Amino acid sequence: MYSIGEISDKFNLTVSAIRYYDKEGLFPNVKRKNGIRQFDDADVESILVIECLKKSGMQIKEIKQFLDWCNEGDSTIEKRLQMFENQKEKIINQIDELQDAMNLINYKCWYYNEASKRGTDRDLKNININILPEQIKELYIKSHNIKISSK
Amino acid sequence: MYSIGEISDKFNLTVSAIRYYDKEGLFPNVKRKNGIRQFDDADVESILVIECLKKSGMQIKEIKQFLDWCNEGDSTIEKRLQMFENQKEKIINQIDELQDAMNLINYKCWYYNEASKRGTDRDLKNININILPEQIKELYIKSHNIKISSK
DNA sequence: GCTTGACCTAAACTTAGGTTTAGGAGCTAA
DNA sequence: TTAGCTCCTAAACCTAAGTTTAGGTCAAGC
Repeated sequence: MYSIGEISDKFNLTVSAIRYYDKEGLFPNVKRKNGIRQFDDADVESILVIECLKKSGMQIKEIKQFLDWCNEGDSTIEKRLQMFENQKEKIINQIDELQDAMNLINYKCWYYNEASKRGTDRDLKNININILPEQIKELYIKSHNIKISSK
Repeated sequence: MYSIGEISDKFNLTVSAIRYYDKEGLFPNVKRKNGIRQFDDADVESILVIECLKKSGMQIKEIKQFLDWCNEGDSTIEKRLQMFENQKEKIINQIDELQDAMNLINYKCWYYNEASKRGTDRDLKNININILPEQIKELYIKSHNIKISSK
């Protein structure tokens, strides 16, 4: 059994945030003794899942839906499966977006490194991309072309 | 020259969102004709950068800071370089977090697929992880152990 | 016996990133 | 000439995910 303070330390969440999650229905089965919350291993497992789903961009409400389905029993297994399949898709898309962002950032890192060496970016601003090193040229094209030309 | 509506279509942003960005100072140099905004290629390049930095989780205020530095000229090159280096780190961390989330999600997908086949997750709830297929066992350990034991 | 610290609730407040609304201008096609 | 677009501003409104505040209980240690 863990107090709210212990859970707070263990998961690096504020006590208020945990109370807020409880208020939003994320611990429908948490026990109490004299009004004081007592988290058990099942609750810890819940928090693990909650944290993971949060990291993957899921909202509190959707997470609550999942936990409600868990409490409803076997009749909701398909829904839960579907939810995780969808979330998997979303994570893949998010990683793709971050990769795209990374291409532009990497180009900018090269650009400002170059500018830093020269003390100015005067001659870099309108540089002909064909004279860039092949690797940098590729980053430039990936981060500039794809999005504009796909319209 | 592009109207706000054209930019909206091109980047799949609402007209109000673009006006909001302008209000927040993200287009310090946008031209106007009879009060109507006229975006040029430099503005389009800005929006490309804005979209990318937003996707990577940067706030509007920070993006504005960057654009302000651009307008200040060569004296801020080091700051801009540093900003992109930092943002690169942040993207790497975000991808790592998503990978962690993916491990748990993949485990859950296996779990609910199995439950779906059986029609219940009764016997899965307290399964001994050692009898899981090696691949699934690994996912389980990655998504459960690392975070708890690292405390 | 009193203070300190961990716990509790309810309700107000905060912040970011927009959206919505209200009111108005200017072009154009029927 | 009037309806329908696209544009404009200012200001109010919205939502999620907490945080903060105010007021209170209870046990432990000095």
